[in-house]
Amino acid sequence: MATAADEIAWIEQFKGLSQLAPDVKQTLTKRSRVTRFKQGDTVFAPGKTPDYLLLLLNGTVRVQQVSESGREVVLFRVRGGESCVLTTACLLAYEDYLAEGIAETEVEAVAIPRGVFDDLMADSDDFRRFVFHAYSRRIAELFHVIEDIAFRRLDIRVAQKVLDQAENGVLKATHAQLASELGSAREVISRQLAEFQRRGWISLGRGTVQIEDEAGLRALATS
Amino acid sequence: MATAADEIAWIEQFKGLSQLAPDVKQTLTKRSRVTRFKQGDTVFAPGKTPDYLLLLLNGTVRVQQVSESGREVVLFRVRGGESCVLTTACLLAYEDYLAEGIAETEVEAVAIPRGVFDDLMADSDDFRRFVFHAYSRRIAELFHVIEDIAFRRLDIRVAQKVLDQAENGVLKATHAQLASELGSAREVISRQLAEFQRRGWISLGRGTVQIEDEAGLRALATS
DNA sequence: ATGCCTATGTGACCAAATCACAGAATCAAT
DNA sequence: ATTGATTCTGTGATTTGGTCACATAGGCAT
Repeated sequence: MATAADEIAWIEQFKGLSQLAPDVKQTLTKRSRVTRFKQGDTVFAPGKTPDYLLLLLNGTVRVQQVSESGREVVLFRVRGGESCVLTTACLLAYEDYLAEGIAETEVEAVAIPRGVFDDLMADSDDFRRFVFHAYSRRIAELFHVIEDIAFRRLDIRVAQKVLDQAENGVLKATHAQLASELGSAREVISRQLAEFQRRGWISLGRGTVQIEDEAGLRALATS
Repeated sequence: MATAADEIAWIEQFKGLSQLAPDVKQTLTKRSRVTRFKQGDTVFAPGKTPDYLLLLLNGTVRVQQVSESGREVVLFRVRGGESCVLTTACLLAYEDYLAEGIAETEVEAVAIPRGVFDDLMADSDDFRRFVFHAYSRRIAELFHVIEDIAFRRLDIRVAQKVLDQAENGVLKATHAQLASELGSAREVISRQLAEFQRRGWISLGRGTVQIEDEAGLRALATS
């Protein structure tokens, strides 16, 4: 898949980087390297604090928090392409957090050493904006997660999730996965979905949710 | 309280800033100004997106989220002195968030225009580190809030809160305030506190919680 | 006193999480 | 194809937490 050309051209994918001065671009491409993760790989986790910063090129990394009791909440996802700084180093530099990053798909990323990152921040307005934008986005997403968990009814959130994640009216996910997306418990999700099925909005299979009445779901989701 | 000397010397309060080159320092002091907020003032809120950045000198700003139904969660506090960038501009630049900042005490802050902030980020390693540290701290705090709300039992959190916030064994706060600190509801907190009182751990008064058996509380808090 | 406002107490009810299982579906290996 | 192992789903019982609708009580101003 990856050719030598890819290794040079990745920088053009980022609006914030493509206008850099040629010499800066060159240090950047020379001193960083493209790494890959397989689906399911742990990109970062409590304990290991990497000293580089990742820019995602392709794929999705799910960032989640795990409780002692084993329950999970998905905090946000980082996707390749747009605003996609995986703020491992910076983010995790601070005390004992409890979040891990899992590659949800095949992932391609550029690993930028700490020092190069610093230089970039110093040299490029665009890069700074880029990074801050990413940070702000993360914080906004965390705000959203808190609002959801603290304030919103679960049935509504389940309905929204099903609508959001479904492709062509089908959602491929286990109840346990949905529970972790929503910071809830598996049994609770099972019961919610069973209720939706009773109402004729969906039909259930092992690992799949088939939407039968989108309007019904949507009416709940937006109430 | 504030003298002309204060206006010049504030910059020395910040480890990250005191080593700046003299000329940078000068632009900074010249192009920023010290503002004050009275206790209870709204420092920032949804809707108004200020185009300056605040560095807190003294006082405390409480950042909280409010739901449509009126329930609140305290997300974190920003305090003067140490890592204290009130990331209004950057943070709030992003889409529709729902957080507001309230001055909990008299607050003194330096308002830095967006452009000066950019220059500083470009010119000073220390300032960059300073800002990133603040960001990381916020994100870590938000992680912590999520963990608490999603995973921890409320009785434990109430006990911790009482222990944390009490001064000389007394906590001055209404049940409603505690509920908002913990993202819960007033009645629930009232009942928890009543239970603690039955167990002889605390005694209650209007607006106050008096700790009677710290060991008892602590045993619950750390379990 | 008389209100008025804020803080707290309480019962009934609902929503969600937890616990402890049972039963199905799927897959690998024999 | 049968056997096990594993993963996914269903379900009742119980507990915890949130919501609603009030009642009561303390402080404060007039």
